[in-house]
Amino acid sequence: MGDEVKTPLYAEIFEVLRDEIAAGIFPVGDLLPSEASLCKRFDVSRFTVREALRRLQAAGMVSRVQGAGSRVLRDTPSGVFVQKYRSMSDLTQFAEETNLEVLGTKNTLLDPDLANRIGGNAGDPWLSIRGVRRMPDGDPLALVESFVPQRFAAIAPDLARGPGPIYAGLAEAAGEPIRDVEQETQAMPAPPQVAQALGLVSGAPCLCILRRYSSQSGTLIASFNWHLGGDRYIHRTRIGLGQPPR
Amino acid sequence: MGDEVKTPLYAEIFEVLRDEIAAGIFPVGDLLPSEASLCKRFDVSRFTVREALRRLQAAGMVSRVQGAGSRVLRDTPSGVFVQKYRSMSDLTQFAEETNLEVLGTKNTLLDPDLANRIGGNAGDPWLSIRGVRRMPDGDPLALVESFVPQRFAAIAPDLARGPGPIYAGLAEAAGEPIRDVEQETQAMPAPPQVAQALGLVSGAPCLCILRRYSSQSGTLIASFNWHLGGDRYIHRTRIGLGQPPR
DNA sequence: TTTCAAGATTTGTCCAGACAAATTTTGCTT
DNA sequence: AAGCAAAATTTGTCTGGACAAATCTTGAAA
Repeated sequence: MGDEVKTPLYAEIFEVLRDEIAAGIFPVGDLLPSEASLCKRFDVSRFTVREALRRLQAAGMVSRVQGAGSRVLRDTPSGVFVQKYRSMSDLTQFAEETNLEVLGTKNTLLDPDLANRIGGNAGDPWLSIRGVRRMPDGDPLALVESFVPQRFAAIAPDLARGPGPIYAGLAEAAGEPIRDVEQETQAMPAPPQVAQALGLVSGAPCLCILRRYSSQSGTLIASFNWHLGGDRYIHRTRIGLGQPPR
Repeated sequence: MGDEVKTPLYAEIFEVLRDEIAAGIFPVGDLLPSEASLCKRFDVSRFTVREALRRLQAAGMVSRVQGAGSRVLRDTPSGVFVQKYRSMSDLTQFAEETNLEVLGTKNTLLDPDLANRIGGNAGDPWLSIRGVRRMPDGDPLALVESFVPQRFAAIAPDLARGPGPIYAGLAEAAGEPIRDVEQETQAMPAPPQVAQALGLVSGAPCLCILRRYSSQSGTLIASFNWHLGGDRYIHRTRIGLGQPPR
């Protein structure tokens, strides 16, 4: 019964060309066929072909020069980076552009291991929220875990909305401004749980981001744990000025 | 007369909307006018408006949702990205992991144009060092130009080693600590010189990084100009902590 | 052989229109 | 007031065509 996701034509063409480039049918350094001939081959309008080529270009696989043609720059999408989400404020945007599917919430006592990881006191009552962030098209992007003290449970719904809105909410709930945000980033093979949630193959690279919000008095207010997978990654935002590098 | 640079319509519209967003005419969080009304306002086809909106979206300023409209996410474009080397400390690592092939050194008087670009005084005697940074396997990665006052010529060999080691050397030569490091990043098609040095094809994206070191008293100590190409990028290092995102 | 101009090729810009798909609004019904 | 279905709105996909601008190719002239 139906329910199939309809793929745009340009997306199909993009995939065909991407795979053919990967297979070496169009070697790196060579020109792709012209737009006109691709139109004939796929029997579509130039708009559709250009849309596909534009995506190949966005993936860093193809360079397009007026008058010269489209040249193959590399045979795989230039994954890893971040094309879109780069800095902390981008993370806010990330939260706004994606949807959270809440998998569950849990009241727990902070176990020593986690307490150590997020810098809280073991045994304190904390609240845990787990969910999957999806692109508007349903593509899973990240597995997110939020940790806050249970006394902040009232703003739990806001927590689900991401780092932007919660920022003010956290400060308000804590009764003082947020003084510091720390972030640790680590690349690792996707843990089974993450791989399953994000549809990754076992062993696929995944990016783990741990983020801590502290109040003015140094109290830990919240901790977020992101696991990002697939070909969309995020980088660490760091301060580098004023201190000579070693 | 003549010699004018023709700007595409969508580029003009992009700039108008970008500036209006920056000016707060379309506040962050609000919807932009619909494509149809923008068509009327600028008296262009929907294609042209969509092309402009697409660029606003690519700049991270606007989110577009089918059926809902285009929403303003931020009032300034967000910068460039990253693949391997990301922060200032990564640049140090970059310098340590790569070899510099010195192409030449030159004593020059700071010409007005360059003086303006790097913030020095025109006519001062400066030293210029050009070279290619290569990966251990010989793969060319970046074309680097270093500029320092000739009174620092003694540490020129160190300059060739990259930003890490020179940091201390510069401070020592200047007789006072380095107070500030400024960095400007720009993505551009590789200039011929750069393309040739790095073995890039015409039209390949290249990243231009201009870095200025200033002493405590505000004197410019050194300026470095990097052109990075191929599939290895660097992004602008920014400070994002302490201020709650809006 | 070299140089240069004309032509051919290829991508960039732009239009007008059509329908599809998603969301929001409206208004009726309960 | 609340729920729900229809209508209106808005962006997404796609066609066909036209001309401009940049690059490459060809061939004649020097």
